[in-house]
Amino acid sequence: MDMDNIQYTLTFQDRIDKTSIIPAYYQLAKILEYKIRLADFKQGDKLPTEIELAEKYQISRMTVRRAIAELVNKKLVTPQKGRGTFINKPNIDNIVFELEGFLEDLEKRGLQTIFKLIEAKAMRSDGEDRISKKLLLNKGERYLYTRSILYADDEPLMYDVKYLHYYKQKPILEVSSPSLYHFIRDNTDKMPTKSDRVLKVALLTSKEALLLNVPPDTPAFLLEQLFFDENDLPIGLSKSLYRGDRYKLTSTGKLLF
Amino acid sequence: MDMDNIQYTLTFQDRIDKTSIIPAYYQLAKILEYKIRLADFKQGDKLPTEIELAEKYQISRMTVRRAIAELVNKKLVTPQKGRGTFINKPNIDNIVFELEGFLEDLEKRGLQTIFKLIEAKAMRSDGEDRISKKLLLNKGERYLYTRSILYADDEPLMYDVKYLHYYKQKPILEVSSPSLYHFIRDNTDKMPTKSDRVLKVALLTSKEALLLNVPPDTPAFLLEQLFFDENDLPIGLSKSLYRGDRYKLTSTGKLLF
DNA sequence: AAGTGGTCTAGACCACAGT
DNA sequence: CTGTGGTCTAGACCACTTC
Repeated sequence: MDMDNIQYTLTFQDRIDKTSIIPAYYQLAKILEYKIRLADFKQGDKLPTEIELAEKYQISRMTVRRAIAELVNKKLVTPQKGRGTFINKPNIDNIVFELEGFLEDLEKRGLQTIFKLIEAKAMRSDGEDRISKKLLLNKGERYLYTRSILYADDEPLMYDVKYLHYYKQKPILEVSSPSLYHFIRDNTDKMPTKSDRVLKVALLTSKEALLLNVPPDTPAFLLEQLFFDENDLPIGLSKSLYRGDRYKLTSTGKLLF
Repeated sequence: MDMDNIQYTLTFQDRIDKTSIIPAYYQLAKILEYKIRLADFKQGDKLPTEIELAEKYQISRMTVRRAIAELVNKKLVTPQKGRGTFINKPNIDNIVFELEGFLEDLEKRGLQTIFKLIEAKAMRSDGEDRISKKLLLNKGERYLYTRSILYADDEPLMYDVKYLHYYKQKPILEVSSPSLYHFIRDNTDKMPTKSDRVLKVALLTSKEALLLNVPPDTPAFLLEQLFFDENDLPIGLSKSLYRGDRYKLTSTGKLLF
């Protein structure tokens, strides 16, 4: 890519203003970002080398690296040791949703949230069922089965079923937080460090609808999680049904391309 | 937080091995990460200052900063100019879903995907309707209305309605890619740079179910997007219905807490 | 005034890729 | 061997917060 021949309508200063309050690394990051955009997203091209950029813009190589780090964070480029820094392919359709603040959000609105355990029992694996296979349980090994509901001011919002490895010889702890992390840590010997998650849509069964106090066949988010310990061994899994009329995932952000 | 008195079962080297192949900044990042974890997630505490860390671990301040940058990326800490670097509150329930590869995924499976425009017309705003308000259209201004369906090997997967600012005096371009970015760029004068997105669950109406070739009342993902230009002015909005029986969002990753 | 994080430099050595 | 990005240093100055 010839970085010196930009001839699009959108113009910008192709130099670093060292007197500006705006940091040099940020200025350079913006310059490079524009150049990448204006070149109409030619993927596979290489950025000029760090030393070239440092010389051209009269800044140190470390500052150039800081600028490139910004682009790496935005996934615009990928540096490769010994080869160069390559421009990535556009990824507009890659949308990131954050399933956060489910509780915070509710609490901000002044609602009291309670996570109520409605059933908890130790089970013995027969070694054949789907749960045993997913959790790698042998016949006769125990596991914990729990069902819980998340309430906000007495209104049920989420229904949750968990299956967990269970070795501790103590009673199941009362659950006040829906944080699976703490639940697992307190009720098993394991420390969860990784999880796979799948988010689907589902129709509530009549039983589930009853628990969530909505009409049958209401749509819901179904979040299936599989938790692993530090050795990538499964610790437990959970299925959570979030009422579709009360939950949504939001996301906002810049479009990279 | 007293960083020198760690007395948990989990142990680790509380020093930098300068002979290791593992970079010093990475070693320090891991040390700090463990200390944050083991201190049982005390939010609000401050990390030792950069200079203290540099002296304690016998590395330069820049290397300390690189380590802290790792933690910032993981949202474990937040530095504040002039005050210190603060430990964030745990956020286990913050799950990131990437709505990516919808198409790539299909194409990998060898399916041919076609994005077919089934209707497109220019409309005039009456200045009163919901669309006009969301797009800030005055009475009489034109906008583009399109309906499309995404097929994979003749099977409909997604149904999509768009409303876009429309100033160009040229025919609506054929759409081969569902990339809203390119669609907007080619059919309006605007360059989309930001979008708000909301993901909900919905029941398909009988009409929608017919278009998607599924039984009525099938659940679906409803993705609502609102696109903005560089001045944060709305450019267009879209509603996309993804068949719940064919789509899911997946996510995998480390648990921070 | 003292302490903190934010930026920047000029140089060094390394590991890796391509020749 | 040369060129690339990756790491690291020792020091500098700045802006902001706190006292």
